[in-house]
Amino acid sequence: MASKPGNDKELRILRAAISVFARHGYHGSSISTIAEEAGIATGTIYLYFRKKEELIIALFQRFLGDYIREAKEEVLAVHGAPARLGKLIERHLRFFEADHEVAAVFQIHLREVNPQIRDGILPVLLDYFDLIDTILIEGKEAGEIAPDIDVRLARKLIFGGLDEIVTSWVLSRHKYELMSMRDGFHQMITRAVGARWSGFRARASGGD
Amino acid sequence: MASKPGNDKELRILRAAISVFARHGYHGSSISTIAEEAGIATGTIYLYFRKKEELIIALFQRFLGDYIREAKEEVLAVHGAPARLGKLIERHLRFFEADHEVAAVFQIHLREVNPQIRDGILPVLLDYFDLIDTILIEGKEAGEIAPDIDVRLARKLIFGGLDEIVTSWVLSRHKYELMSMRDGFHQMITRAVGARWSGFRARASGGD
Amino acid sequence: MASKPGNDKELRILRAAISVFARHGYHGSSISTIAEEAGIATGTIYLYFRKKEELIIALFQRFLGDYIREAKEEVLAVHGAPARLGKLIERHLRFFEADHEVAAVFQIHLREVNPQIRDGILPVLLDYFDLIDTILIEGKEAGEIAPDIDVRLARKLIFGGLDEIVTSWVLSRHKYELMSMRDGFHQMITRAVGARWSGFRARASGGD
Amino acid sequence: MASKPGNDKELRILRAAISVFARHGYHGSSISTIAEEAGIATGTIYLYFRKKEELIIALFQRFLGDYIREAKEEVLAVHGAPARLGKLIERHLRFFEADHEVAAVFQIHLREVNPQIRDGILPVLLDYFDLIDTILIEGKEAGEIAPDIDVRLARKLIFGGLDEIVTSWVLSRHKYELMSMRDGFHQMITRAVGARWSGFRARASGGD
DNA sequence: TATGAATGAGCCTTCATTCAT
DNA sequence: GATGAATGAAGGCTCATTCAT
Repeated sequence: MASKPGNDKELRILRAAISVFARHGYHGSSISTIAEEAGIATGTIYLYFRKKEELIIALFQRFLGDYIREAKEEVLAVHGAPARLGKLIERHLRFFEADHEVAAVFQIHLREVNPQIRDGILPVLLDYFDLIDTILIEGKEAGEIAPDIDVRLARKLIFGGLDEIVTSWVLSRHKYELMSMRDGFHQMITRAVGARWSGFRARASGGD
Repeated sequence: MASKPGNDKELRILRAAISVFARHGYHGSSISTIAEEAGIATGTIYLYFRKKEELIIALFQRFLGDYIREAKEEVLAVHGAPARLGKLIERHLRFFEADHEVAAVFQIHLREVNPQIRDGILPVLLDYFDLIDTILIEGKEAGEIAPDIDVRLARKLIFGGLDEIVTSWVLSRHKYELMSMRDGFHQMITRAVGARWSGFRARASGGD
Repeated sequence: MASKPGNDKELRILRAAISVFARHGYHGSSISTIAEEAGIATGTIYLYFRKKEELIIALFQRFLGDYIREAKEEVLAVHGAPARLGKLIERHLRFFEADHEVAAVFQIHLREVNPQIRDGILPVLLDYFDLIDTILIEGKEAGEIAPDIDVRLARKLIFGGLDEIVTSWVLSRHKYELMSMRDGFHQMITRAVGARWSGFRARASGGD
Repeated sequence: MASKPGNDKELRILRAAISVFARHGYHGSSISTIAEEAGIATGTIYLYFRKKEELIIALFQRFLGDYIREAKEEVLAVHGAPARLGKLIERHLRFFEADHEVAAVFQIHLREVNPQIRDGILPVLLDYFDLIDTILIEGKEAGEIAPDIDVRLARKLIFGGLDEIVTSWVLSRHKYELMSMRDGFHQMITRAVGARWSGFRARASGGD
């Protein structure tokens, strides 16, 4: 119930890894450097992670996993596909804008990755994809999204677009506020999927 | 007389690099392996590329550069933003579908790179971004694209969406035809940017 | 408790380096060979020396540095320039005669070095030059050395002569006893610098 | 009778080698770089020298050999050991002062050398040692040099002293005129070997 | 748990040398 | 003789991983 010292050290290692990866990239960072950054001995890392690859997987599960769980809860609490999409976009951009190191690591440095790592990462991402898919599917059912929309394709547009926006922002060295992209992007996405506010549409059409 | 032996060998090396990178990734591939794949001695590679990094940069410039030049010509030959976007999407998907190894390398394996490599790659990508921007800008001037569209943001949506589609397809191990995404994606993009066929708009504006 | 294992291993590496350099020269010796000679793994050398170049510099500082400190103390404990020169010559020859491998390395194998190495070595040598200069300067002040002697030039004669003697001896494969050169060389040097025993001079000046 | 083109090219290669060695050292210079400097193809060097090592040997034989032959003739044309020593010293210093690149190469860059090279170089040096020995032996016979002088030891003092003077001058980046060392050095050497001008002594002593 | 010295496989890169033209 | 592309062995150095303490 109190803080587990093991978990604490594990987190310290992960934070150190984020910081070192952000500066030198995954392949340019050594376990020793991460240990030094975490203020522990090199060997200690291996008490928490069996291989360097497991560090990345844990990074994804811990940082992205937490974000995705929160995002899912918050997004699904809202009603209506357009609002949900807006909330998703806002959370996505806010997550990365909140921590430049995390943004650099996930957008730039952990992209080339061997199959083993990918297998560890994929479930986390699939959760996120599921969330987007859910928004779209329920939106279609509610008539808020055009019926001819291919959900998986639309999800790729949404995720790919967000991903590209964040990546550009990182590469620009955060020259502008990431959040300033929110409304424009939301508008494009809602148009793309033919989204209509169901309440509004109901009132506007005067019937249904 | 016609064949330049130097160019021939350079191309052989690049093809071998693509093939080896596709299987083992950039950091997992050694120069010796690439040389072996190309059927030459290790040192020979250094007669054509001064560092391993230059190999990737050359890969981008050669393969993507050629594609982008062709795409630009072909896309701009078409008239009207919606048609141009359609052509762009078609060419993009066709390019990657044509060569699974090239797709794997560009979508998966060359994503984490050090700043030096990125500096060599960026100009090629910027050319592509320019092409998309041109379509959008000229489309706005022609009234084919909604005037409130932020060109750079829309470009990120288009590029990011395409990129994600290709990446998913590669990770799915080409389970479906990439080209089958074309029409659905084109439709979403045209909606997203509020694209109208100028001919249609002419009629519409005449009647409304 | 008393033995520092780190220092011990560092010394083992240096001894191994001396031995390997003596046989194959600096450029002809690989780090792996030195490690093998020291009975350790290749990478271990890099825990003690960051580059191959640092190995040589450490060699100089450790072996010559120690010798020079001892020589300085012992030489300056003696009084009178002629006796001091005698002591210097004796120590110099004794030092190299004591260890044929050290002699070979310093006289033959570490002569062509790049500027970086030279910068690391120079301070050690300058200490030695200082010692000789001190003998000469104090000798001049005491009237034991001819006043028209250029100290730096005389030092070059002394050091150059000693150096050549040792080099010849090494190249002759130690065919004769190095120490047998001592008296003849001492005599020539004292003549060269017009050295007079101050006691003698006292008598001489009293009578002449 | 006319210039042999083969010899001409051989000399061009040797000059190029001197120049490149002076800048990058022996081990830092590649055959290709020397070829480039000489304005010929890499392979061409191998038509004149079978191995890189032979280049050095030829360098010694050509440059030092020529100098030594001239020095021998000129020195022995003079009479009296003191004058001969003076001439030797003058020629030695003048030779190196005349060409900074040659000086750098012979004093600094060709010092660490494997046994094969040394075997090729030694004969050239032995010729020089012979010249010095001849001066001393004939000087002893003429009563111009102290009879207790060990000729080989004195030769080492002379050669070693000169060598050190030139090396210091090269390392100082030619901050002073090498020739300015001549008289001081000559004086010390004549004192060291107890040299007396036989003519002067004859006159001074009033007899023969 | 924690340490950090030690390991040794592996990789990029250089370059003397060869040889087909 | 001349060329210069090609060779491939060799070496410095890094770093993930282990293990005795």
